[in-house]
Amino acid sequence: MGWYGPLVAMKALTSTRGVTIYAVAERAGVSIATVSRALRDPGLVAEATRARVEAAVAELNFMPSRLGRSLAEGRHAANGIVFPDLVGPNYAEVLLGNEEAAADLGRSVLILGTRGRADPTAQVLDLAGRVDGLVVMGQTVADDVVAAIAASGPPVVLLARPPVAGADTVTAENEAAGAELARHLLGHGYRRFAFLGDPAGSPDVAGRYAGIAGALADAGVRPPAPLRCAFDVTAGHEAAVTLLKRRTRPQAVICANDEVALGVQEACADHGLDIPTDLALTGWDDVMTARFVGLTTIRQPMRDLGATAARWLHERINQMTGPARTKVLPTQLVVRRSCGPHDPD
Amino acid sequence: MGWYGPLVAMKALTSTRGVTIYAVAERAGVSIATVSRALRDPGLVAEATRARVEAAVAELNFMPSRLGRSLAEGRHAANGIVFPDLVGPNYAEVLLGNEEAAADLGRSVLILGTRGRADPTAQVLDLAGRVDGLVVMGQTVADDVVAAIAASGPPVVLLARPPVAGADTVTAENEAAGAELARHLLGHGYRRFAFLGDPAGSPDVAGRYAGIAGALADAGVRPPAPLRCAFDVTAGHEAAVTLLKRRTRPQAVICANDEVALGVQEACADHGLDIPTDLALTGWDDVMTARFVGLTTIRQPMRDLGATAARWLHERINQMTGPARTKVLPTQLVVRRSCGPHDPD
DNA sequence: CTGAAAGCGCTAACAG
DNA sequence: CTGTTAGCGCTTTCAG
Repeated sequence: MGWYGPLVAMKALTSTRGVTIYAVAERAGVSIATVSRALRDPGLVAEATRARVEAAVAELNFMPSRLGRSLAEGRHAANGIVFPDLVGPNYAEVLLGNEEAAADLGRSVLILGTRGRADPTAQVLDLAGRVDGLVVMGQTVADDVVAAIAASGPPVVLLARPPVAGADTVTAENEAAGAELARHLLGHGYRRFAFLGDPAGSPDVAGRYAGIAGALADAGVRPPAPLRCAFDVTAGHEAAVTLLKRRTRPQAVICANDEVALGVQEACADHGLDIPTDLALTGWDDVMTARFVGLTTIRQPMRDLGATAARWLHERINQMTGPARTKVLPTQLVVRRSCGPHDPD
Repeated sequence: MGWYGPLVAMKALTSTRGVTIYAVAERAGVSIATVSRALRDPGLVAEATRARVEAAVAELNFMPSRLGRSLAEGRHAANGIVFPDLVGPNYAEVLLGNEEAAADLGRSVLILGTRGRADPTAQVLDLAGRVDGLVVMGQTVADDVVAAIAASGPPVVLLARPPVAGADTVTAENEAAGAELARHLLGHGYRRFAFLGDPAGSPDVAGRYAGIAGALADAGVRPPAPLRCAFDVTAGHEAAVTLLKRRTRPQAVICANDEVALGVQEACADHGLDIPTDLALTGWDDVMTARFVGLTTIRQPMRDLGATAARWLHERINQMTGPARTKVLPTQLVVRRSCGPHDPD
């Protein structure tokens, strides 16, 4: 849809702006309606007529205007995706997964980062006016904004964010994975834990912490209070310095994401502490670095998150109705050496 | 532009689709032209009238249609960016830098990945029809397509790709950096080198290889023939296996990017070879992992590349004329332990 | 099977 | 200062 085969595609390479459907119609000696039909559904037009139109199109290198078409059709053939500040290397995967799936469905993708911008709300609303569907990732805009768009604007799919009325939601498993991670660490025999990250700052972290705390409590171990810190290496490093000053050192440090864990690792190196001998360490996300430094972590299906959002949006755009859906994609515990020695089995 | 202050922004949260400028005009008892003026340039309208219009806008929660506006204005208020397959973690930075700068200039960004898609040409041409300017990164589409778009479509800025007539070009320094890297390795005393990567597959790699080969030749060292391989860890690993089978082992392995180097590192570990004792190793890009494994590499200003492209595009869109420009952004040699011992100074 | 004509929603002369 | 009136480029009834 929107394209007319390789031949025309190549000819269009030398096209000139401003060739309208009127020019084509005149050249072919037909009405614009016929040109439109010939292009949109060749079956509606007599063989001979179609040939004349195609010839005219080729000679004039006509390319229909998206704007004209969209205005007439009332749709943009595009989706939007709003992503938060925490666009670490892995979050870009969500974008790519989304774009790929959207492209397969014939839609373009408009991106909007909210990296410390003045008024995300205004920008998101503007974006909502340019698309047929919107993916909102994380805490980029307030719930009421999301609800309003979902109610009277394009359909919305939420990603890595708690559900909001009227919008579908896709997330990665956090709580269960946190519990599994905690149980794994308990299996190592650790009983004194630390948690680095801010549950209040992100629903993802809140879920992870909840799962961890729950599993620890179930095992009769008192969950550590979170040591709040931002989402990057520096923050992890600083938090670790604070942590290591305490009277009793934890046996295992669970971090909200890999970058924080890497910061901790740095700090430990500075203090001459060995991982995992002196301290067990875990992250979250399975960024590439985790593999190379042997960091135990949780792998998330980033690409799938983006792709699922694109597909769900497509369904909603195509009139699918029904109550808001929710999907939790499975994550995977990736055990490496940072959490302690394992029997090779 | 396109937004009318926080008050209206918040009211719009409960807006309903389909409120047109006609409804507002009727409600305010004025013509649509007056509504348009009041919104676009309040100075053109009498104080009292403006108040009435604003009231109507607020009550109806009117939000002008981008499509209608764009069609009338003849512009999209959006840019596009086409990026290649090699979207490693760092390439996403280009996207983000571009989006950020574009947003500052009041334009949205449409993305298009060409990850092994059937017909990039068609998709790129389609994209060209949706934007006021286009960033084309790497070898995503043929030169003639770029030239054609630049000639009769929106302005084009090329990123990390050799210049094409009619389009501005922004790249990161490759050749000089390659030469600097080679000289650094020569300074370590190495004389037998290997190069992993495919100069024919990417202009970036070609530049890097050229710089390296030149510097080696200048030093009377015969440049190694490239051992061609793809851009990822697996390819690097496999290439290294091949390399290590050779009669004489190189003293230093220069890789086209960090991921390839990491693959080499893995292979060396498998073979019980220590880096840098048994083999010196370098990458390119300075991905996060490079820092944590101590890989000597070249850092590129990814964000700047994207931002510069956005700004240049904006200038061209705003009627700036003149011959195609070219800019080469500086890169930086980042020396770490993988290339051999250095005196602490 | 094809043409005429009415929009889609907004901007921008052109008159008052 | 404000209203009228053309479009912007295309899709889509409605007739024929």
